[in-house]
Amino acid sequence: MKLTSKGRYAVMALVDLARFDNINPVSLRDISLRQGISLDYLEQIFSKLKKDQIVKSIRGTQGGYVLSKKPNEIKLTNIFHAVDEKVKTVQCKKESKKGCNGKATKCVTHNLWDELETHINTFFEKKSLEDLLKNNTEQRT
Amino acid sequence: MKLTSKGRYAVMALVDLARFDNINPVSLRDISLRQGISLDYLEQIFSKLKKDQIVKSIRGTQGGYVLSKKPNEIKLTNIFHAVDEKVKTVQCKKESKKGCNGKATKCVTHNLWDELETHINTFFEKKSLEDLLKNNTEQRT
DNA sequence: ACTATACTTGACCAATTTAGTCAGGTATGT
DNA sequence: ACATACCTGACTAAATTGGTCAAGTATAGT
Repeated sequence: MKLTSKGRYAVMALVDLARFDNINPVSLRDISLRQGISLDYLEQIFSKLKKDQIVKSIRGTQGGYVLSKKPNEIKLTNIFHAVDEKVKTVQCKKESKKGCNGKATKCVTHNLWDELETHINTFFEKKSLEDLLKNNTEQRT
Repeated sequence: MKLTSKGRYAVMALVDLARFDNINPVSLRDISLRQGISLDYLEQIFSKLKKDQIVKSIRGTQGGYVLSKKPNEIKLTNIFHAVDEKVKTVQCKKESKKGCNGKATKCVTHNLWDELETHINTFFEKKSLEDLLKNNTEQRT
């Protein structure tokens, strides 16, 4: 199971976007500067976010990105899914009809990882971008 | 955050061990054969498990490993800790006194990862080897 | 029409991590 | 003494990560 900085960057960028897109679209250049994330890398991330319709793009001068939905409708699950962040436990290499790795029975840890996956996904399904926004503005003194 | 097959193998091997060490120590060779894990790799894993006193080793002919504690006293947390399985969310590269990455404030996702970490650790602290054993014997028909 | 801005796409890469292998040991019961 | 089985450290191929680089295309404003 992995949670890498691609997922973290996606969340950071979207929180930033949510905070500044009240009037105008927000350019990746601005997000890049404010959050300290490479512009080129952000472009990769946003192309994925767009594909999953979490953001919309507006081209041209004064263009940028805006959220496609309200912050409370964007769950972390959606974000991670968009950027291929696998909240997925290690798979058994070959899961045949009957069991794992060609054996007749499920491997002893199989159910465990399933449970864990559910446990984590529950967490991500509850948290929305709005929750993070609140949390963040509270923090600023 | 990562959960790799080292952690998975450790759990698989310990469940196997717990099931067979009633009378005699269990050799890694047997575990290797039953679970389909490379012997050399198992040796690396067990040296870590031994260091954290989860198993004891008995050398010589008819030697092998036995659990140091009862299955219900061995939590998954302990196992993962032993094999350096980091259930740890991505860190901000430089966490100074005030904030992350040299900024004045904590990065917007900082609290999020802390929460997640706690969430996952809770799961692992509850689960013991005994739980997995039950689960597994139930499964066998 | 021109131009600056900003999105779009795809190829490429260095560093790190993972999941092992390999080659030697050392201890001990029979 | 010898087979078994633990013990240790060095090494490595493949995958992943976290980017960079280059070459576009679309659009708003002048």
